[in-house]
Amino acid sequence: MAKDTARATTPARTTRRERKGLQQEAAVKAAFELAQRDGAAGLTMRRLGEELKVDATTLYRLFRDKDELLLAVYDHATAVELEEIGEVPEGEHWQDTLRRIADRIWATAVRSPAIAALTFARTTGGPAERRMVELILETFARSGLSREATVRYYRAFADATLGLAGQVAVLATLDPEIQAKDAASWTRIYAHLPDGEYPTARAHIAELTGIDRRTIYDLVVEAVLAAAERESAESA
Amino acid sequence: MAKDTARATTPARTTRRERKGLQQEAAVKAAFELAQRDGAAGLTMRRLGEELKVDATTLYRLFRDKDELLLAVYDHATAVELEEIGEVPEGEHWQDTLRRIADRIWATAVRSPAIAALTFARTTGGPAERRMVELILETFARSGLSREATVRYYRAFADATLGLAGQVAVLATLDPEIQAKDAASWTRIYAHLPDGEYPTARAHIAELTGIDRRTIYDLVVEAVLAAAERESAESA
DNA sequence: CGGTGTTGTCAACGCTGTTGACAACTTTGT
DNA sequence: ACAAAGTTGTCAACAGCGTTGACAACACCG
Repeated sequence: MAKDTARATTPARTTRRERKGLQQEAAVKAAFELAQRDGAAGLTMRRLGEELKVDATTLYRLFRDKDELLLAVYDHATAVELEEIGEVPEGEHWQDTLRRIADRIWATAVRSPAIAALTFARTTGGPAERRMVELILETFARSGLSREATVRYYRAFADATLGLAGQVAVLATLDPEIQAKDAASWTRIYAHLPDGEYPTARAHIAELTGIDRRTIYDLVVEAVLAAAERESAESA
Repeated sequence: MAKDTARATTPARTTRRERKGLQQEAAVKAAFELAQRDGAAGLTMRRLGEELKVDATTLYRLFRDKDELLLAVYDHATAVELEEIGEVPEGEHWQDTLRRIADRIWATAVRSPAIAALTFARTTGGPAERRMVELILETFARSGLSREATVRYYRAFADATLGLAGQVAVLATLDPEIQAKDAASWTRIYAHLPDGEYPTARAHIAELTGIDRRTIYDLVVEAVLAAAERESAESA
């Protein structure tokens, strides 16, 4: 560690650090795939070690603890997300850019629920996260909002999307049995209740069972975008 | 179990079931306080048993598994929440009712982060949850929205508030050290970066560090309420 | 009073993240 | 080129977790 800042960075040393870097990347990728295949509960240090044909404790040479590994995995997922979003086309309306971003955030949560569930409330501090923040901020800034309002809506957008996507991700990591129970809760609970106790709920059973989470997600995103647009128009 | 539906419910039997019911309540209350005191990680079956001066495995006579216990605890927290919300005053505007509800949901997440974090994406199926659903649905129905739209906005409101409150709850359950790191991430990361790489983020550092989560929460809630109001006005 | 079902205890299983000692090997300094 | 220093990996082990099954003590029913 101390030698990192030493004056002579020999080529040999560089080689070593590159080797270590590569191993870190390999571990992150393996962890990503393991979590995707076996779920959040399946991602344990011992199983990851097995996957890499390495003793589990060796991983502690690459990451301080499991948390650090998870954050690295999440940043990797964000990098994939960014690649899918791609370049912002010339002249694209800022709201459409944000809609595309929201769509990819949702897709990541659905595709990799294990990782999303474990880190949706966290800050990875990794490079991919930084680029994502830059992209969203930049997009809101295009709307003509003040600096203060830009930040306010950036956070509202980011927290709302991550929070809602996190919910569906957490749910997806639970036992399939529990998921089924959760999905059927409306009919299970309200359909067989005395009429007088929960009249409003009973009156809306059909609608309650018919709605899906993605619709809700889009509605909240649109609500935030509409609020941003209105505030932008007011200040103009 | 089979005797529940038997014809003769003897008084003795009732006494026994009441005793068991009382113990369940006591366990839930103790778990609630334990989680509040020692955090989510501190709520283990063994420690809860210790608290109740009972062997840990005895708890499995009252709850199928830890998950069932947690859901009961969460429903208890919701019951407290409902009590704080109290009666809806005659003539209160539906938006103000929802603002009060959102405020109490936030307060619960801040006050009992451990429980909120563990179950924010779940359905407890308990009585308190049912009453909460009824209350929110009823309130949105007052706005004049269609049945379909009422349900749509009910879910948007519930999912958004629980999702955002869940984030802050999850964060609060982590090590204080990590929390501090997370809170300081803006200054830590962006302040010491080459100017060209993340220009928008750098330009907004002051605003990024100044904002707080409650402001974001209120902004999203207001955005959803405004959307509901607009849709209600359109259909009228 | 004997049979039956409930309540609580105990030991144990398999799993987790994590630590520290120790060996094998690479790179560095002289 | 050779010893010193540092890195990488293995192994055994620890403390803790949720959970199960066998068994004793007790309360209640007929």
